[in-house]
Amino acid sequence: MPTEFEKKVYEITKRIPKGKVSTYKQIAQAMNSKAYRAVGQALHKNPYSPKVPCHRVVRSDGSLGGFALGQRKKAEMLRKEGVIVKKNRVNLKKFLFKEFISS
DNA sequence: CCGATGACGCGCC
DNA sequence: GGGCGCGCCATCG
Repeated sequence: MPTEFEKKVYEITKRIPKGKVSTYKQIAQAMNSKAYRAVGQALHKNPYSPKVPCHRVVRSDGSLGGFALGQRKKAEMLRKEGVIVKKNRVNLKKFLFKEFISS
């Protein structure tokens, strides 16, 4: 059973549009918290497949970060959505989505 | 209750 | 870009 904290994480993650990505820090910030570390934990434990697009969440430096099915798979999914992934890295300048903060 | 853990972030070399 | 160390916070054992 998801904790309140996790529910928030999924809530936010679900808002990330296709073809865009966000960072763990952005999500924490969006829920008015600094637990970016815990955000990662939440996504790791609950890979609610299509419901939560956890593959659209990358690290602040643009690296893919982790993924239950492997970074390789994560990169594939992102490319399929139009995100350019180079050497396990994403160009945040072009694909970072941070508009959900103003909800 | 408390120490260990991790899909993190940031500064520094 | 790669590697190291410290700080961070919710969960887990």
